[in-house]
Amino acid sequence: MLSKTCEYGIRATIFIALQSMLGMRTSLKYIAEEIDSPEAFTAKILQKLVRVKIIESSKGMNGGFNMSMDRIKSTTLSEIVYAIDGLDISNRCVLGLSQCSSINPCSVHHKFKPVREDLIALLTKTTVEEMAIGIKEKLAILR
Amino acid sequence: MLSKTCEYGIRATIFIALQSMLGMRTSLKYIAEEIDSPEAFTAKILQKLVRVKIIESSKGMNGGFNMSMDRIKSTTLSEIVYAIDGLDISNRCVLGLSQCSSINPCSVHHKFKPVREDLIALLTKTTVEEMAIGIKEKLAILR
DNA sequence: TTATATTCGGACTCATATGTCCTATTTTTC
DNA sequence: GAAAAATAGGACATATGAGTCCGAATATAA
Repeated sequence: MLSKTCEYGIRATIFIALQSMLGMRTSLKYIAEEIDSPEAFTAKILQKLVRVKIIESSKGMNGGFNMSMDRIKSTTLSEIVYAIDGLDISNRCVLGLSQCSSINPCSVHHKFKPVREDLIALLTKTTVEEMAIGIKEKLAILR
Repeated sequence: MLSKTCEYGIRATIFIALQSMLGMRTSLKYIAEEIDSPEAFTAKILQKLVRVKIIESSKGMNGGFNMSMDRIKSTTLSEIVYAIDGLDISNRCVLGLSQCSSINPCSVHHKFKPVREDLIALLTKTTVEEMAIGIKEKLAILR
């Protein structure tokens, strides 16, 4: 469904949001520990999320990653997924046909359409804030 | 969503079913041409589908692949997907957490559950026959 | 200003998915 | 029985995803 890179990216973002909600900046090392991900690899993913401005970073002592309350509220799961995995999850034909479309459908196109629409709705409507709150209230896990 | 291997496998199965419905056995070469897939790679995939008895093969002149009417009617998309890609599509946590479950959910587990259930329902309810008929009646494409 | 703690970014390694090639085996036809 | 046409299967090759390493840049604190 999602690449591992994307899974790590989402988990890291949720954790950064959580810490930011407590007014804290978080170091890569701590993030990797808390979400149980390889540190150096996570660094690469966070770089990408910084470039698309989903999260912010600062170098040097007491540096680390953080997220503005604005971003926490406005950023959706879809933005993270698209930034890391691209648009395939929304666009790619289930059978891999490049020409597949509503007027030129593959054998499962119409059946699959509502499922895909629900998936896209889920991605575009779920905010980072929502996901972070689940963790904060200990209703959900992050590792 | 699905691996390319799986996409080729499904398309090949649909085409073999179509030909079988016309009483014909189909060669690898023809299959690969018709579904626009790499021939040698498709051979590997078909081997796997033969082993799990979704399709049948026969060697020698006039050999090739075919599918019994029984199989065409009873085989579902899920069987092909599970045979090639395994159970990840039904089981893997969206955020990649090995411990994620209903009682120990990740941040999107509950939201994602109905979408996943719809997806699984689609896979387990769509038969090869259905998919083949779409092609036969020229309501759907295969390449 | 120097030591230290941090991110940045390029080059590299490793694993897995994707794809190819060649020979063996089987079956049919002549 | 020999030739031809097909699948089977192992070994190999290539591309992509996943992950590591290390030096450079930057910021803070003593």
